[in-house]
Amino acid sequence: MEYNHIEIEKKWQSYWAENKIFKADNHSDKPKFYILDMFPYPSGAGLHVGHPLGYIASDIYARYMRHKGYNVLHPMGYDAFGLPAEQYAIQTGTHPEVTTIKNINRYREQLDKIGFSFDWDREVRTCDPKYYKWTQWTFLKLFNSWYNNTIDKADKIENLIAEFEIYGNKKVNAATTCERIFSSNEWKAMTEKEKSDILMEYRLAYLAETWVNWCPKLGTVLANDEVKDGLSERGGYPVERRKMNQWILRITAYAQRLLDGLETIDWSDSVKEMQRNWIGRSEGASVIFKVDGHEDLELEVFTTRPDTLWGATFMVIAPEHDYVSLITTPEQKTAVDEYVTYAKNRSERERMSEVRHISGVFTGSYGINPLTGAKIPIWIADYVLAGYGTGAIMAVPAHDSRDFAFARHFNLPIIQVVCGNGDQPSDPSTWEESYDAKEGTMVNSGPINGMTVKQAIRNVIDKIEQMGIGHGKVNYRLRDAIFSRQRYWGEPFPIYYKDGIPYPVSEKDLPIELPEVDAFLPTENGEPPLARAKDWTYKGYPLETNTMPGFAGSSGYYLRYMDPHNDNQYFSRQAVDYWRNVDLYLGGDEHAAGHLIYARVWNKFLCDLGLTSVEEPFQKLINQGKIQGRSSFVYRINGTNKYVSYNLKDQYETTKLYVDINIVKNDELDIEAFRTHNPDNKDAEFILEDGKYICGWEIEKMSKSKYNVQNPDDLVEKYGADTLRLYEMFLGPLEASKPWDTSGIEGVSRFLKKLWRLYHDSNNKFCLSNDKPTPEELKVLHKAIDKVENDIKKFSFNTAVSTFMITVNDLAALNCNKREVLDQLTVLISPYAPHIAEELWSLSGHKGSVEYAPYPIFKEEYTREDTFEYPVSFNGKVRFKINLPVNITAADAQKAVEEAPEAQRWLEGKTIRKFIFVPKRILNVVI
RNA sequence: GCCCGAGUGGCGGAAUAGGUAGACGCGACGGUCUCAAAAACCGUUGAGGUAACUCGUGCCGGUUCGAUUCCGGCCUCGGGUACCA
Repeated sequence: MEYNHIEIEKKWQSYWAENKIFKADNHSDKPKFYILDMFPYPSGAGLHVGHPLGYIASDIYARYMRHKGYNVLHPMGYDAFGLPAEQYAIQTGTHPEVTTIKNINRYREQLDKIGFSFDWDREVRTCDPKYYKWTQWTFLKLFNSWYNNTIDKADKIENLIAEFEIYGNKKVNAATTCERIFSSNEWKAMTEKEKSDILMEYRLAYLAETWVNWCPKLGTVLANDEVKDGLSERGGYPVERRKMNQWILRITAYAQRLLDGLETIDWSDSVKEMQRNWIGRSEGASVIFKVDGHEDLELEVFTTRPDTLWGATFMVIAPEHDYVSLITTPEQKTAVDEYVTYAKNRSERERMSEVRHISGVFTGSYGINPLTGAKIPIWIADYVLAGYGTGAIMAVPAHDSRDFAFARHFNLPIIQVVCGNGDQPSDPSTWEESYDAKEGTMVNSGPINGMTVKQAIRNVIDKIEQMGIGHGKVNYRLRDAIFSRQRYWGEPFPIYYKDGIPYPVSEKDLPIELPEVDAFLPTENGEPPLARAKDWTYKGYPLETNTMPGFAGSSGYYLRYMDPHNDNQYFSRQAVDYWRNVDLYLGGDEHAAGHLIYARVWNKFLCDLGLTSVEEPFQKLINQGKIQGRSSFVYRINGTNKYVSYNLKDQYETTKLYVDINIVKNDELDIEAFRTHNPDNKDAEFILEDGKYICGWEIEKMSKSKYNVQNPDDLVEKYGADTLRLYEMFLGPLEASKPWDTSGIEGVSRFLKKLWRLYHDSNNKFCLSNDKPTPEELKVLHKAIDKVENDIKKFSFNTAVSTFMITVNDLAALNCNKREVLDQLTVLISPYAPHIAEELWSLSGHKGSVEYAPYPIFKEEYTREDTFEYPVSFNGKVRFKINLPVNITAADAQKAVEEAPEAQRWLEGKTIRKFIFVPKRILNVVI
């Protein structure tokens, strides 16, 4: 036995744990570096090879930064509230906490084997009352805050009340849905309930009615994802849109700051772009249309194109719009009711993805264009969403593609009001598509004819503001975040109800712990599971029975790591002043919009309260890709117990069957294992090709039922943690999604053995030379130092592993086992393969861990070259190579090329039109 | 539908700044060592062609002396789409 990974890894893992090598100190003179992974949800299937991908990358970076002299905070914890444990509880009666803790322990065991440098003393779990105390605490702060637009910050609700007491709300500039203006006397005269209702419209955590997908049979609300064709995915029961009272976070108050903050952080352009689109800022105007025959009704629409008001030929309101029942005429009632029912059964997702299927129905009523006085029909259609803008639009078919398609489908008039630059107005009935560009000149628009689009927008906004029928408005696509879930396994709200009015629980009574229930299902009358709890009260009053969503606990966990054992505060001033924010955050890009928006709002809010030091929680973000499964298949000839190899299967009628990837190696089936694996296969026969049974394969999601889940334990046992770490990095670029395939792992394993053998003789005895390295050896070493450090800075770990392989090959070829080379190589490699690095470091006589050894410094003089082989290309076609000094000038290079024998025959009788010289690159000659 | 990505040999992938396409690894083939095997080591390996050379980075087009890289239009796949985590 040569390189014994089992012994080495066990030895160093216990050394790290016993000596608390990775403990981060809140008091240090060193510069800090906070590197964080998105914490996992501990699922029942255990850790699979996809999880460690990001953790290995962050671990490499954390260890690198320790070598670089930073005080590194690198914690890990668990996002432990979630649906799967609750579903399992519903099915089996096992308390979600039991399942969750069991899964956490399993995760921990698996994580430990891979040799991560986490500071486990700082572990957090979102389901731990000591942790969710602070989630509830933050909720109370949100409940007791409003957004003051004047100071552009969250402000205490007491300040708002004080303002109401003195001036009423007329001078208040807040993020609010409250449209009512009241005086201080009116405020004082209000009942407790009225005051509470008014304040709800200002609070950052508020209670309001929203549309949800309700499944009466299951008694729960469903995600859009869980609704297919109007039926619940689970059970196939009917689902309908229904209004429900829910807790909501007023994150839209932060929309502009979320946009502005993107400029200050180091995230990829694509994620920033996704966030910008998610926030969806659009400038336009809110315009009020009267409804013909309903003098009391004002139908407010938002449009980004107020300039096109003269081209509005109809209006569309969402099927859920409050006015539907008010304006539908008796003749249209049947059709409208039918349509509303139809739309009710479709989730927003379905409605958005089926825009090609145009549907809608006329209400029978007409809106009055406030500028032209024209009467235009009001339709209902599901392409208008209740949740965006005002749920009503003015349709300008000539200049909006969806309106255009709708108008064509229902034969509604189309009026051109914008004419492209240099074009003549034309008959829209001949158009194939609408003219959506915000460029051109106004036509058919009365007083604004001849204006540019830009001028017209300004002009119309001024006009409607003067007339009091609308105003310029910035609209965001971002919606307030619904914060209620009708589930058991989540944080209870610290809210109780007295006379139907919600009140906050006193801070000193936190946490409000999850109660025991007899079942994890909704009650018979559709109340959430917490309604089953005995004595679910506070001071004798009923407590809120909803729980918080998954993102509650994950929105501020990075702050708790800074000071995880503090029972008096979320985190101490000292801790947050020292650690400030996360320097490097790693996680999947599936969180680009959701989690990363919520966490940013959470942090900004705490920053407004003066609790955190920096507005943006995550300075740099890296998204690692997903690891997909690679399923293997065997092909059974129908009606037999005979299996035919992949390339011969077309000659037979076969059935494709999943086969466990653990008995397939490089697509070759282990026939013996196949026979013993399942008694049914004991007598299986095989039709082989070249003496082998070759399996088919497909890239799919990793899942138990596809027999393609690779958990890391088996690989760690077989090849060692260092091999797994290197291999996962070697698999491809960190940010790319890639299928898991173990066929290359041998190569990495060979590399480590080769490294080991470089410093061990044939008897596995450590041998090291104290001689000075030769210039050639130093060149190999320093090329590696240069390349690997550049790769680490670019998070290009796959190429770094390639460099290690090349380096060790080169050193082996030179027979180099010099101490000076080993010591530097050990430090260089230790972030990637820490166990073998520790072992070699200790063998070469060092005391203590390699972890804090200074990182090797690249010296260019060892790698500098005198000459360089320049490829020369004539007209981009003929090529040859020419050896020239590195520091050559363009003129000398041209001369050397002209004189080169290879060039002579190409240059004969021709002149050089262009000579392109790029130092240390190709020389290009155009003749 | 909308938003964000990605498509390069048999496979995973490499290619500072637009400059020798295919580094490194796997697999395959050939060889050394061995009684044999394993391990290890050496060589070949994009396609076509004896060769000079030609063709090749999802498809079509453009810019350029030169495009995997930049621009326009598609196709396919992956992620997100607000209650999966």
